[in-house]
Amino acid sequence: VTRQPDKLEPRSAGMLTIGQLAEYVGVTVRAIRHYHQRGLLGEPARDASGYRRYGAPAVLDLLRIKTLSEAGVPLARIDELLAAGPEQLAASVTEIGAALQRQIREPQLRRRRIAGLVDGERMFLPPELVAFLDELRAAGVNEHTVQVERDGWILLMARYPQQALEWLVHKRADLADPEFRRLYRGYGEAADWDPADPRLEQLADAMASYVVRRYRNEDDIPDMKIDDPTVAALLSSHFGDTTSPALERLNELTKEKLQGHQSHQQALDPGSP
Amino acid sequence: VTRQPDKLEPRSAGMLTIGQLAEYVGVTVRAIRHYHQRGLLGEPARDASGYRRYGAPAVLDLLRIKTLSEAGVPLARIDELLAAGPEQLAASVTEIGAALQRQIREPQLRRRRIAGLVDGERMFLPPELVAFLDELRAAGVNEHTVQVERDGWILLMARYPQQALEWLVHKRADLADPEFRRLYRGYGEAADWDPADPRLEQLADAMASYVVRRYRNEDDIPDMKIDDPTVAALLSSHFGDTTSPALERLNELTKEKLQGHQSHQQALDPGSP
DNA sequence: TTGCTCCTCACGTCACGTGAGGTGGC
DNA sequence: TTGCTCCTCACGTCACGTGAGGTGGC
Repeated sequence: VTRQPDKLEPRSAGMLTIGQLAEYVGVTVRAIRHYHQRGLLGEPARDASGYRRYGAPAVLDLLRIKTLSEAGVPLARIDELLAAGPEQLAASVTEIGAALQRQIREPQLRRRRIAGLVDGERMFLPPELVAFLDELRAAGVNEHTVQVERDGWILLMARYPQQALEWLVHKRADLADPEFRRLYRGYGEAADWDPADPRLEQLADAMASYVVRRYRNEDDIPDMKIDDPTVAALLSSHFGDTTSPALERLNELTKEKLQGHQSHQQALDPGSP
Repeated sequence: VTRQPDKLEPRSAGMLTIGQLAEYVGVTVRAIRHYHQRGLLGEPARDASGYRRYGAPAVLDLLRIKTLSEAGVPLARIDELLAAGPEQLAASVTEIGAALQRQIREPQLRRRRIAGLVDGERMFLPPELVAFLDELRAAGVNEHTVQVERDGWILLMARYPQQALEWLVHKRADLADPEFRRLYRGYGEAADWDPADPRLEQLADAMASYVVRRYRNEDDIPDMKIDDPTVAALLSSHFGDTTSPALERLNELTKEKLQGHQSHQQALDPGSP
């Protein structure tokens, strides 16, 4: 091949400029300069104008860096890997591959969560709680009460995830009983009554007899490992906001009816809306 | 429910601390503070000690932020989305979902590329070039010459991706001819000969007659849209490094033999190793 | 009392992005 | 000559991480 006369400098002829290298490999010019600065990619020779001129090996080096970087490998580690030689690199490839494998399924999970953003409740709350809230609605409980329950359970679950779930099982079992559903709705309506309303007496009677029947068997009493004052305070402060004089009176009456049933009283607390 | 005496402040009882919120939702405490600073998450009320106290709505808000953030949505856009209300959010969910869909296949591609890091050549170079290099090796071309060819083609492809591919098709067609393969190997060996070696004359004869035969048909002449001086300079500078006095003499001889076949001479240039 | 959590600055980090001001190539 | 590419600082950005120095909760 005969040398042809042209304007290119002999040593830099055919060599790529930083822009050509960047476009071919698919990275930005600034990224390449950054890799030089970090020592990831060796500085190439300059041409007469002070421009960097790259040969074919730089293309392959940069492709390696790009591939590892896109795989989520930090630049500092890429530096080590490339310096350590192929045997070290081969070992890490397995590890990096496994990390990528894990990444494959994550976007799928996120997609479902994103889709559920609009009615966030169903997607973000534990399924047991979602089911419980649906059961409350099905039982005719008004939406405001459902929201109050929801928020109470969220707080409870945040602080005592394990215990709250066990507790929830009992609540759902209660709710399966038509008698309890009637009582629950009754409490909801009673909130607006006069504290002197005679119907409160009836409700308290009904609740007391329900509790006695329900917790006849000791095994049915939920095992609370949480210190009671904390839970009581949590619940009272939360539901306290919506407590009406009628409901306070109702709880007093129910408590009286349950005198002599110490264990039952404990079981009642979380149950009363 | 009766208020029980306890140490918790009435207004903050049951409310979550920033640490509890962070652990339950699965983000760092610092991330939550960052979201407050960015205005993404409203600052909650403080308790008597100046600690932030969070209610259930904050749990759901933070879960929404976390979900969107993990999906790759920038915090600035999350802010807009949450402020815009559910109808705007629903519209964006489709778009974000599509972006995630695209992300699902990427790690799989990257996994294959990572696996190929060790013998980078096969994974990073265009398959046509990899095939060509394999054909060279199969033809008995020595590894050094293969590397020189490889680097030359990489540079060529980086600068003229389309043209280089067309050109490569012709080179591979040449290499399919046993005659050309012999010639190619001959050039490889001739590099070490004395420029006065009489065998050069024979080789030049053989190459000239091959070129005349090969490019008898005008359609077979590759259509070079690249300005010749540039390409010639590119190739000469690249292969010039390895050019021996014998090869220079060989090229001169071949050129002489081809006098009067102007078009053939052009076809020869890229063909000579 | 000790260790853990919380608080507020405020600087650091990672992988570049983005001008700022200037020169060379076609 | 004009527009495009290249050069070197050097500060900006994004989403937090990480002490620094101090106080409150169990």
